[in-house]
Order: sequence, then structure tokens, then C-alpha cells
Amino acid sequence: MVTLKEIAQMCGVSISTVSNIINGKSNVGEDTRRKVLEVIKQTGYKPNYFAQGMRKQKTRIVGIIVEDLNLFSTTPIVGAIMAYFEDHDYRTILIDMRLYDKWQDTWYNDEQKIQSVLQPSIKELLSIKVDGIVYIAGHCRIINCFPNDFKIPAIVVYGLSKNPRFTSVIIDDKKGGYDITKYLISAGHRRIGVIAGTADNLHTMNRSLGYQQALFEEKILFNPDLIRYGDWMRESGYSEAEYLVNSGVTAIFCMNDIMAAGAYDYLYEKGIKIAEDISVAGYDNNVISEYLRPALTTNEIQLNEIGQESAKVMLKMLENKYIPSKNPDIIEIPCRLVTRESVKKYKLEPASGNTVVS
Amino acid sequence: MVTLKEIAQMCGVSISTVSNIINGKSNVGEDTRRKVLEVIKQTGYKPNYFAQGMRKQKTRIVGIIVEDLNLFSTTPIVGAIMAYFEDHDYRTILIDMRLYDKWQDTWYNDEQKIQSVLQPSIKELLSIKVDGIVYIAGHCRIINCFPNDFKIPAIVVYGLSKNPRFTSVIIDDKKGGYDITKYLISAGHRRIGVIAGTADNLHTMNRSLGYQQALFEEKILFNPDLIRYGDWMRESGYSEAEYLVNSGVTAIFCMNDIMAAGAYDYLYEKGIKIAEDISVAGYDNNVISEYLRPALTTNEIQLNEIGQESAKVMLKMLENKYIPSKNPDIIEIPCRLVTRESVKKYKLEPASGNTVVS
DNA sequence: TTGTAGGCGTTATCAA
DNA sequence: TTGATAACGCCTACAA
Repeated sequence: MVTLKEIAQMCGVSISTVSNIINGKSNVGEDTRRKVLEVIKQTGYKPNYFAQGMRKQKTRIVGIIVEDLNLFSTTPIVGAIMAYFEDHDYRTILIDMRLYDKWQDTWYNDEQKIQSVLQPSIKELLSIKVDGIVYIAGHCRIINCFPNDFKIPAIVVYGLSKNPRFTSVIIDDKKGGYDITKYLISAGHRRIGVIAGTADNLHTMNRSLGYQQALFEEKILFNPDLIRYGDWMRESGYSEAEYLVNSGVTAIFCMNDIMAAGAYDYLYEKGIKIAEDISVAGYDNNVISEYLRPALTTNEIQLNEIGQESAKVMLKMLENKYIPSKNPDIIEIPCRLVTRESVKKYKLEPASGNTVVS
Repeated sequence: MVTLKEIAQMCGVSISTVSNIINGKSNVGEDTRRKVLEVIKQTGYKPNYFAQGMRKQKTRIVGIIVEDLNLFSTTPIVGAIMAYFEDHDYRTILIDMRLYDKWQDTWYNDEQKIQSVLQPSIKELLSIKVDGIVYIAGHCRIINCFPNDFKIPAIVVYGLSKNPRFTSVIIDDKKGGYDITKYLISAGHRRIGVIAGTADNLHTMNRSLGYQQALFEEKILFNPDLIRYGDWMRESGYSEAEYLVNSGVTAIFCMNDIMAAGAYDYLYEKGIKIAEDISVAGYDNNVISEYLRPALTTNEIQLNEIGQESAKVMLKMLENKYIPSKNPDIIEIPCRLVTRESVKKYKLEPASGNTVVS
């Protein structure tokens, strides 16, 4: 790889002249500039990042830490962030903590486990001298990522920073739960069961809130029995669907598509026709939702938008142009309702008594 | 971030002594060593990679270039590679060329387009001074990645290097096609249709070869009409399934799971019972295969193994310990048959005349 | 308009 | 056993 020095020698000028030309300084003669530029092009010179990074204390590298790259939500976010930074002449370096890989489901309430991987990862990035760090969570939790005296810009994506000093970018789960419930209600359903995620999960709580809000607005009594807590897995969708069907619901809102698939399993087994006999909605717009039969109506998590927005915020921070609009600064990205075949109009039998769910 | 100099000052010793201790040199007094080590621990000192990389000409960073991170096959490979290097004290830097994002399907026969993104990416990594480069293709093609005089170790994964100097790691498609066909035959099928990928694709060609080999071994006449070329998309699975059903096949081997889903669409629409009336097999073990009904028998591409093997080879190269076993050096990773519900025993009616497919 | 010198943090060489 | 010094490639203040 060619260096400044070599270019200078080839052109018969000094190193600083070449440097000045590259950095667009105006104090260089036209002839010299042309000649040097020519040689640079020929040799395909590129500055050495290490030398550059050492000299200026900026590297134009942004570090991305992900909890687990194999989660369906993580890659699109990462992709969008990388794309954005690439377009703005920043490089990114990605660290995959592989938390699920290492500990399956046992880590996210175990601060110690997380920190034991997170701290070295952060130090790693710091020693690479990244200009900023983006932390991407695997699901929405309150996360203690960065110490209060953290020196470089940092944000938390798809999770909430415990420390209000750091901006968080999350999805608007409350509105998500609200929208999908409203949609179900607009299709005539009034007895709507929910297969929720784990009870202590923020997604679960906020989507439930949205669900309740929608019921309230439509003057439907909220029956807590109709909220069943699963564990996001297919099997729990199956078993909770059984319960809800026996409770006489006409529609089921599953808080992810995987559990919706589990509900499908149950309904199929029992010969209950989805869309005809009962409506089902999911959440995430996971690839599988297109391949379930009937295709699943769901709420798309706009992962690209999340990534892009995060990158945008980070870039502003790097340029010292970011002003948080509130404190704590939480940016909520809306979900997008994707209507497919699994929800059908429910015909109310008049005086059937199910106008109000009891 | 603490520097060597500061540590030296705090301990009242010289910079070189500290450096020697960190690098495990033996020419240091026991007392000094203990004291310095103590301070290093307290301050959480980590060497500055830029300074280090500048000094030694090695960075212990491996560059990974992917054609598109959003492809289902890419992330697991990347994950496995990162994991392996992390365990061996190497860092990785990932560049996502986003080829599909930029040009959809129009790039992979367009050398110019590819090179216009690839060359800057390589230069980028070179200027970061990575010790080696792993190129991950989105699908198997002959790819012209690296020039003949490339200075650092480089390999091509999930694709074939045009230049035989570079090692390639690919899947064993021939055996894959063979295995799945054998399996279908062992279930009693003799008239087996194929929904292949695009005709000029290496996956298509090799899987077809495996299919033919299996037929040959079982003394089944190969009927070229039963190979239909799709374009890997769901719709083409639908239409080619129609053709094959009309040709009277008892089983369909789809060269990816997406097209198998398309075949499902057709069969479902026509009321043809999968597994009962006709058997279907896919390829990839895409997530969706578990959610199709009946669950799809398919051939798993062992992406983790591919990643791991690639990383292993690259590491050996970095340590100058790699000796290619053949030239060109192509490492083939076998696929793994995943049997589910979509293939059922076909009962031969005696003297039905379909022992030999004509 | 161009060139010189110093320093970013580390390691290697050599001298003390 | 320890320390001074040069060098890696680049940028910048300042001198010429």
C-alpha cells in the first residue's frame, strides 16, 4: 500500500504538500495539485486509517454492539445502520455478543452475565477508538449499558437505557397493540383473546396497554381472563389458543407471529377454520407470516426505519448537532399494520349478548 | 483511555518496561512486574489498536465482505466466523455491499456492477490494514474477487473463486441433490419431478447432477421433461408444480423451500393433499419449512459449519500454517437431510408400469 | 506556495 | 533488569 511519503517522492514535493492537497487546503499551486492528484489516482492511494486515527483523535468508525446477530430483528437494523453510515463516509465495526448462543434464555434478567460480555465489548470498541457506540438489544428491556461518565456518544436501540442520559430508539408497542385491536374490533370482534409474551416483558406490557385502550374507546369491558401469557414460542401459542377458544373468543391477537403459528397448529388440529370460524392476528411481520395459511395479518416492526433513525441520531451526535427533545430521550418508531387473510368480518348475531364482553 | 505512558508514570518506571511486561517478556524484575500489573488492572488499561497496528504490521483484524447481509444464508455464516475469531483473539470488520438492496437481481451477471462496489470495499479493508479477507457470496457463482497478486490471505465462501489461487468453501450440492432424491426413491417414488432454480445457476446444476446420479443408481430412466426451471421465487414454485402435477409425478423435489411453498400453494388450491397424494421436498431448511403444513422435508445447508470451517482455514492462513490439499482448493460442506411430514411412502401398485419412468 | 518538525501510542533495538 | 530512542503514517502549526 502506497504512503504519503512515497507519493511525495514520486512527485518531487514534500509530504505536507501532498497532505494539504488531499485534505483540500487552498494553499497549493495549481500545477502541483494537478500532478499530485494524478499520481494519487494512479497509485490508488488510500490513507492508512491507523495513522489517521492516531493523529486526529477521530476515526470515523462507529461501533455496533448487538446482543445476538441471529435474532430476526437484529440484522435488518444493523443493515440499515451500516447503510446509513456508509453513505456518510463512516465505517462501522460490529460486535456480536452472541448472548442467546451462550446462555439461551437465561441471561436477560442476569445483569452479571450481560455485563461480563458487555464490558469487554465496550472496552474493545474504546480501544479501537470508535467515535460512537450503538447498542442493539434483542428485545425491549431496561438496559444498563453505559456508565454515566461515558466519554463518547452512545445510544440504545430496541431497548431502553436505564440511564436517562442516553437516547433510546424503540418501537411504539402501545400504539401497535392499540392499532391491531382497533382493527379487530372494526372487523366486528368484541371478544378478543390475547396470547401475550412473558408477563414481565416490556413489549407485553405496552401492547397490552394498547389493547386495553382500544377496548376502552370502544366501550368493551376488559376481561383480564382473556389475556394469556405465553413465552413467545410456538408451543405456548398452541396451548393458550386452546384456553382462549374454550373461553369463546372470536379473535385472537398473538403478540408475535411464532405464537400465532402455534395457535394455527391448535386450530388446525381441531378443525377450526381460521378467518372463517375465528380470526387471528400476529405481531412482527416475521417472514413466516406470509407462509402460514391463511396468510397472517400482523403488525410489522419497521426494522429498517429503526436502524435508519438510530443512525441518523448517532450521526448528529457525532457532529455535535443533536439536541434531545425530551428527557429521558426516547424515540418511538411506529409499527405498520399488514392486513392479510387471517382476519375476517365477524357477523354479530343481533341480541346475541356478546356486545359487551363480560 | 489510559496509555502506556501514564501507566509508566504512575509506577515510576519507563514506558518500555511496561510494554515488556504487557507483552510477557521475561526480562523484568518480579517486583516491578507485580506492581505494574496491579496498576494495569486498576486502570483497566487496553492497548490502542491504532498505535499497535501501526507499529507491528499486523492488526489481528479480519475483514469480512458480504454481498448482502439480509440474505437468509449470510448472517449465520457471518455469526459463526465472528464467533470463531473472537475465540482466537481476532477482531472482525464487516462490510455489507448490499448488492440486492442496490440492484435487486440484476447484478450477479454484471461483473462491472459487482466490481464497482467490491473494489472500494477491498481497498477500504486494505487501508484498515486487515490481516485477511473473507468474501461471503449470496449464492454459488464463479466469482472474480481478488487479483492474482493479492498480498494478504483471502478466501471465498459460498461461492467459487475464479482464480484457483484462492481457497473456496462451498456446500456439496451434488450430494445434496443426490441424498434427497435417494430419500424420495426409498419412499417408493419413481416419477420424481424437480422444480429447479434458474438454469444457469451452479446450485441448480449440481443438485440436478445429484438427482440424475441417484436415478441412475436406482435404474430409473431420467426424463428431462421432469426438470422444470423456476427462479427461486414462490410464484415459480406454483406454476411449475402445476406442470409437474399434470405430468403425473408422485413427488416433487424443489431446489429451495420458497419454491416448495409455492408448490404448496398450487397443491392446496387444487385440493391435492401433500404427503397423501403427492410428496414434496425442499432445500435450505429455511425457517419457513417448519411452519408450512405439513412441515417440509428439506436439506439443511449447514451455515454454521460453513462459517466455522471458513474461519478455521483463514486462521491457519494467518498463522502461515495452511496447506491446500488440492488445486484449486475447494472445500465442500455436506448438507443434512431434515425429514418432516411432507414425504410419505408411495405405494406401488403392482404391475402399474411406473417402475420405469419414461 | 512549500517545507520542517513534532507528536499521536506502541514496540523493537540497543545501550546502560 | 531497565531505559532511551527510533520508527510506523499522518496531520498541523509554524517557518521559510
